[in-house]
Amino acid sequence: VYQSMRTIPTASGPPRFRLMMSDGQHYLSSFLLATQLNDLVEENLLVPNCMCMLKKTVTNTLSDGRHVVVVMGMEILQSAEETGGKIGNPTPYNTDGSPPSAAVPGPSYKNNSGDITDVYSVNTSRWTIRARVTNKSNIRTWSNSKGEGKLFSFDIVDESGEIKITAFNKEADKFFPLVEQGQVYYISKATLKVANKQYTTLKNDYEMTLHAHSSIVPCDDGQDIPTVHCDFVPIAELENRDKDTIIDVIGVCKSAEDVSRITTKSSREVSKRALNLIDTTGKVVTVTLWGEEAEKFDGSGQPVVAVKGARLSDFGGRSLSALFSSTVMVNPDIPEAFRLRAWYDRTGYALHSQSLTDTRSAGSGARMNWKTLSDVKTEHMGHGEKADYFSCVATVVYIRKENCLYQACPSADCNKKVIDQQNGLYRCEKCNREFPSFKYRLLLSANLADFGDNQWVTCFQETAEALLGHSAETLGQYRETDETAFDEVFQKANFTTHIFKNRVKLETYNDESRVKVTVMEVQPVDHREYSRRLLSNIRKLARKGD
DNA sequence: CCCCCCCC
Repeated sequence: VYQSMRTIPTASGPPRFRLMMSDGQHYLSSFLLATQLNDLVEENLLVPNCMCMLKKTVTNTLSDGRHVVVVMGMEILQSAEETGGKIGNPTPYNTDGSPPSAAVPGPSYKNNSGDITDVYSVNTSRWTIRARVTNKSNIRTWSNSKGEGKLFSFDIVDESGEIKITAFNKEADKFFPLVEQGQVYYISKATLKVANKQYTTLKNDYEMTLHAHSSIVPCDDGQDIPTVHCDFVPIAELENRDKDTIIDVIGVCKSAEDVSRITTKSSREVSKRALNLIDTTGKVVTVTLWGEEAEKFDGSGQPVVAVKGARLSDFGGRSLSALFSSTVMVNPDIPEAFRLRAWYDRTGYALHSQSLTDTRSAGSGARMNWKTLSDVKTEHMGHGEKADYFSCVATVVYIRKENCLYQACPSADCNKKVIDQQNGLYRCEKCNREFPSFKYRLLLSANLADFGDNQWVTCFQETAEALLGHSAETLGQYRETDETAFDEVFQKANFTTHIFKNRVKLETYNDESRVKVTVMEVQPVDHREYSRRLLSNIRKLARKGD
């Protein structure tokens, strides 16, 4: 039960509150409220005789042996009215049995241990924090009217919060090789300065700077120190968030652009790469990575990607951009990532997902080159040296279910058809090996129609699975065990309408040329987009005089 | 003491 409070004078920054708490039997006045809980005081929720649950505390021992209990998490269970006033007749609590001093002075802060929140009220340099590095920058140089130099920075986290640390010049060289992302360190004798809120995305009013006497020592026993704490926003929820908000996002990287070089308005060259992330909300969002992060990203195998501290943009509706302060994690070792992986591999991959980021009108490599099926023929698409790409809205009018599945090599990167040796073994000519099993793959021929024409197209594995709404494996099982279920899948897919993104190329076999259309992507029809397409087609016909 | 966060 909260009893009373004293405000501890601080030089700058938020006020610190020291609390007296009682459990009905004893009272103790050595509780220090972490600044993130200051609202409880400022909103008048923490009033004498209210009942509190201390959900997270850290006990620090001062050099004179006294303890300070830093309250990191607290929930007010009952108001003073509900508790009905004072509970019991508590006597002073002390751990050593010595009589309590009449007026216990406030924490001296000559402590030799602390946490990130504690450091702000420390005026001596006699503290050490133990914290994990969550985001380490590269060494960067600058040159301006004030001079030039180099620096690197990193963020650290402990259970009290997070703070940015910067090292310049000599200290940059000295500490850069030592500081490793993810590692826990004892850090002392850094100086504090008020952070410029214009530039920081961390929840902290301060920053640290390393100097010649600063010390950073690896801590091999830091399992208790939290790793990056992410507060993932479901992708569908991004629609309701404000532009420029900094958010954490996690999703399966359904697809990724190739890396490209762009020139900024200030004539700098920079690499960029856009990723499309999907989560269990079924929505997709585009996240752009920059610089080295863009160059080294590998999207093969559709990894789970988490970005901590991405900035929400309204480009294309809603999209995300990584900042210098963002942390990009590929297949992070966290439960959310395992859940997403399982979800995507079971059902998510086949989902008719919808993107919050509309790149149709605005290039980014995914420009939609809208055509009607008759355009593809009259414009002789695919007859050039390179393949052509087009998008269309079309309806499936026929799917060949015969030969749509084949038995493929079970090796991860080989999809070659295997030869059934009729002895329980399957031979892959490409791998030059026999396997005791195979995997089913889809190679689907479908006939698509729009209002003016029709076209045979080929769908490989992923697009076929999306079109049929089932995995190749499931379809294989159906074909072996349940012919009715197998047939139903095809009946259901027939006469469905989608947006198809296609590749078209003239191919020649034995002197005979024909245009081959391969479906690259199947997307649900967005009705607004569909109306736009319809209008544009009507105008086109009107111009031709049809 | 930096503070760049970009492009469509």
